[in-house]
Amino acid sequence: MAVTIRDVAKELNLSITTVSRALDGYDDVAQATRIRVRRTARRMGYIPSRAARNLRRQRADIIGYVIPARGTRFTDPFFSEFIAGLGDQAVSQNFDLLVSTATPDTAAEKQVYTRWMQSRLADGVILSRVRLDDWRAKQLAKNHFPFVMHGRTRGEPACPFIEIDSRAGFARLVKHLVERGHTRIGYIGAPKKFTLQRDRFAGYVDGLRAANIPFDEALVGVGDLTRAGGYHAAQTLLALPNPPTAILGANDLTADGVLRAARERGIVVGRELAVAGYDGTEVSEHTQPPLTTLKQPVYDTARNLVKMLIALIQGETLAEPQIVLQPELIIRESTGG
Amino acid sequence: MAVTIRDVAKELNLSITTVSRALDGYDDVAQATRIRVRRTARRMGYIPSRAARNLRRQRADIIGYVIPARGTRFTDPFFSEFIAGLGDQAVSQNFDLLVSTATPDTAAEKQVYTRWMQSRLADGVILSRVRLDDWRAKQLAKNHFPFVMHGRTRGEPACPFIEIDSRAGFARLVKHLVERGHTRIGYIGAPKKFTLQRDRFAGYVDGLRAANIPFDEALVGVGDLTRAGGYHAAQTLLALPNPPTAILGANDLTADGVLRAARERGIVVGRELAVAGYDGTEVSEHTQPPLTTLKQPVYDTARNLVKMLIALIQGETLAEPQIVLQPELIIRESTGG
DNA sequence: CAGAAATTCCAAAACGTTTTGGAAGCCAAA
DNA sequence: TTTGGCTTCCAAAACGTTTTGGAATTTCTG
Repeated sequence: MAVTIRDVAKELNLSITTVSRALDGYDDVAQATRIRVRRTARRMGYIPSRAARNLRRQRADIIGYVIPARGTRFTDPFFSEFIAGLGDQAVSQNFDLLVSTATPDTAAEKQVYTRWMQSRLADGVILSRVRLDDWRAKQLAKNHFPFVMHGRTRGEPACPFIEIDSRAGFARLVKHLVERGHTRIGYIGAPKKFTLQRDRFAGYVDGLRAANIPFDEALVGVGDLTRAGGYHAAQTLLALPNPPTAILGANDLTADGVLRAARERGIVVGRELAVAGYDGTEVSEHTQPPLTTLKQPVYDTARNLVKMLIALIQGETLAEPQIVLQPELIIRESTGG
Repeated sequence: MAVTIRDVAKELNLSITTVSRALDGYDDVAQATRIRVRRTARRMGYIPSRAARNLRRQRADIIGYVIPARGTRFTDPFFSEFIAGLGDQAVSQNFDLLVSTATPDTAAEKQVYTRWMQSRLADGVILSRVRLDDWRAKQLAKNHFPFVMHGRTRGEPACPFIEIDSRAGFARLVKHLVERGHTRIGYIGAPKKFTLQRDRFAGYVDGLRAANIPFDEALVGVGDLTRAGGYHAAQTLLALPNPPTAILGANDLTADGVLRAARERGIVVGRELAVAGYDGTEVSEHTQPPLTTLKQPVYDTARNLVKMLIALIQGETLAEPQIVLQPELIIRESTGG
């Protein structure tokens, strides 16, 4: 069928060894033969069999990423950007990207990870939407399987990650609103198990405290990082006898849900109600009105995570295994322009 | 390191052969041993090495998909839905999904496909955003590499695909607008090389003809299937001395760009201007106002494409190699409710 | 010029499966 | 008792690389 290294060797009257080493650029093969081999290999259209190479080298040159998706779509453009970053960086380092979808904390999710790990289909994985106690981190660490995380867990302190300091970000967001004159500021978060919820909520509380605004539990709603979640939580908040004048969403989708709830009640966002999100994905640019948000460098973070992961796979020790970045506050019309 | 089939065999005092065949459920191994093998394998946490299995079976159980992305993000939620479908179906048939991104018709794109094909990293690929003359289809067909397409090419008539009849769809869309009283209907398309442009534009023309509306070239803009493309093309159209009263976008993103252009000019969409899109992705639900659109079953189509592809990989002949589906017209406020 | 060192090549051993082509043992039929 | 057919198992041969541990050959060194 396909042309193998044996064919090339036969064509050149050389041994398989020499062909292999010539192609890999070892210097125990003469300059002249190296060139000859390279040329012939190219001419014959020889490309090494991945299966054979993987078997011999005990490496697949593949990294895996499981999209934490619920149903027929993963609506969050965060993932689109993230995947684009993963893929681009992987390719640039001659790796490939394996992708699957699974609902967090299900048997299906567990299966994907163990399968990839045990069968050595992938050499390492990238974790996102990290949970405070994340069995994935535990499991992978226990098996000495390379992985890096977007965000940190509470349990495994030694694991490499890149974290965006959303706590500081949300404090800044609250400050911004306070400066605009708001005192009743609501927050719609995510399920408690996610690290991001702990951080963003803490930042929200930090911000209130810094402004000497008493914390009011009634102004806190819980969403699920989707538009629908934000919409429903916002309905409750806006129906309060003394509703908030500003609402923070744990991410842009949540905030977009808030916008919809406001619109349905005839509330003009930007004037009567301030709304802000987090992520800085493209949704935030295209909502009506455009969303004030904290932009995190999704694409670049993804690329850097891959760099770190590949370094780990190659057995290197990371100079900076734990990186913390600051999000960028982007002020748009949804908080008054 | 990991537990191999040899370890299991040794533990049971059986041959490798028997263990292998027991696990694969062959009936030339006694019921009792089969159970014993299965139990021990599970207990020891044995999972076959993918590399070894791939090498021996000359199959990877992996399918590939290249996202036609431009830059740091692939903004079109179409791809999110599509990938979700591909992944889900693949997993359910014990396949995995390899994903990469590449700008259409670049050296990088070519490289990805040839690498996947030649090195047998993947057993087959899925093509989307098909071009009228698609070198990918030619190349893959020439090498007898299994593939299926979302949409058809002009060149290779025998290739399996699933097509959504967007031509009929756009004709229906025009009819809908005509019934609402529009006679000056614009169209913002995509680069000519894409099959979808040929079809959707043809549908637009069909619709005009059916309503006895003369075709006016000035009302046709060319976008690039992004919001920005739609936005710019719409600016031109809306600046005409006698601007259209309705604009069709080749997809939802294009239409969303039109909405923005209209908003900037103070035009109230739904009343002063009708706008419609295509795809029925979630953007169309969340624009302001919500978009009338032609919904195509992205998720299910993706799943079916994978089913077809895997059948091909397994050497079966497809009962229905070429499938044509009708999109569903969804009327929302952007064309008057 | 002998011996050492460098250069260039290669045979053979993995890597961990699946599959082929029997072999051994047992039972039933003749 | 022999023959043939089941049932249950296995040794060995792939699959196509990379890598190890030399073996030739040539060049340098004293």
